[in-house]
Amino acid sequence: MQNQARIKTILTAKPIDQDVTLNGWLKSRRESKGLTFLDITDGSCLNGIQVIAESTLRNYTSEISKLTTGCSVAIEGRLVSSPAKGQDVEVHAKKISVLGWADPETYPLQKKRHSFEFLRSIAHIRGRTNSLGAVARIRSRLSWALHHFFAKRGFFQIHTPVITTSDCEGAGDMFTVTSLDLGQIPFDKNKVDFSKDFFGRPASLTVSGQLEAEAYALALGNVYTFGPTFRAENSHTSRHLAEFWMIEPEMAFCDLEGDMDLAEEMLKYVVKDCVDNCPDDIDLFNRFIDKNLAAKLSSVLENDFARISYTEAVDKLTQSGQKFDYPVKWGIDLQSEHERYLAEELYQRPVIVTDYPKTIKPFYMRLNNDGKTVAAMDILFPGIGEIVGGSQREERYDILQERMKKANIPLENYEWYLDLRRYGTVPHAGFGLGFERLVQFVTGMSNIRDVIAFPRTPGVA
RNA sequence: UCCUCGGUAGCUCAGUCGGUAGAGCAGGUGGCUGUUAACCACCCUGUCGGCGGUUCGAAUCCGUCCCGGGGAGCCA
Repeated sequence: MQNQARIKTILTAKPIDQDVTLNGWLKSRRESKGLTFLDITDGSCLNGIQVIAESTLRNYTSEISKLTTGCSVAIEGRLVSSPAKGQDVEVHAKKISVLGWADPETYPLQKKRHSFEFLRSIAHIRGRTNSLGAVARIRSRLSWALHHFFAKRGFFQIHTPVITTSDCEGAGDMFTVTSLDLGQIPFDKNKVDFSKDFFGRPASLTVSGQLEAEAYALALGNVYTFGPTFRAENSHTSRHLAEFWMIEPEMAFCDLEGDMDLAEEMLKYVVKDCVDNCPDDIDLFNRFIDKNLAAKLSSVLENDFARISYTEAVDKLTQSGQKFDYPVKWGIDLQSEHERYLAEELYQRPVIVTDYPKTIKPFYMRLNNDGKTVAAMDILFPGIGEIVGGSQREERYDILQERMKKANIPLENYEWYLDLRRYGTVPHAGFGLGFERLVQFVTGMSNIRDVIAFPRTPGVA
């Protein structure tokens, strides 16, 4: 058995009047006098292929007429032009083998639309639906395009650790990693004695690979990470996961301007790649999920991203005359409603907001000359909100140390990070891209739990 | 964690003023047709999320807990 005859290949090459073999799952079966129509998909593309089974086939009454949605089959036949409307070509079967039955009384998928909530409850099966299959193909293509983008620019991928002992990001609560027997936790003066734990100290799942990426940017120049990231935040929203994938480029000899340029180029490159290479899947989302999807995607491709400073953004928001639940004031973090107004109403395209007050951003962001703001940038997408967060990093040893002290960072755990400034420090910058949010944007899917195969959220793993 | 809306057949949902549960799809049987999430007829399907309360009587009203959607916070 070989898995080479994929439906996508057959539909592309269309070897009319030649023999083909294909394997797949039955989407729907229609019976007519003396023959049965089978719609077969194999996941290689959105479209299936129609197979004609005539009653002369050996197992016609014993098996073929009993096939139902979800059964798996292997088919040998001849590809012919279809005499009926609805498809160019179809397969006249010479042999149909049933590989696996799917009891229609219990098989959860039907020949109808299901709610995404229901499909979430059958995550192991939902990839067989049109929409979730298309999500998976687009996600794969976006991942490939990101790697391709960085490779073309001479970036090196760094595999940063998933288990970490640094907690400095302030990026939400972390999951503890331990090999201690939780029934018999060793205590030392009412505190857990982590010296008896596997790593001899508290360890957790990473919330970001940025600090480690910085180390290798200061060795290889341009690097990026692309891996799973974990937040133990009790978030119940359509934009948050406890386990998600993040892309974090980091560039030596680069300032905030270069950082923004790279982010904008990257987003345009991967969206264009997907639009060019997944037209059928994107069309599905444009028809059934978000009627404005095509327009939103081309607006990203055709326009420069708006770039404004935080201070300008605050001015625009206060002058807008809009009523906000949270009044805008210099010094506060922008709320979702503010970000939405900027991206969806004022500019109606992606917006990059820069130079936030230092008080609302982490210690590693580079202090600007005004002493009040840092060289940070957030990219806001219409409908998604923040998709990228980045900054130029503080490369000056004294200033960095000062900011770490003020943020109550235990310096002894970060001597290695300070070493990067002690020895051959250089200006450098980078950002983080939430991969699922990118997939959400390209597909128009409204819930982040539907753009990752097996979503992990509070109470669900 | 907070606000809000929901939980009724395998799925999607309706259910009036509190009077004892219904439609489409799926499934089963039969029919018909180069069919297109086929069509026609008949049949089957329920702990009305759990527990407690009010009432002669609760899917319906009240309390509480669980679960899900949407929004907020936090962030990517």
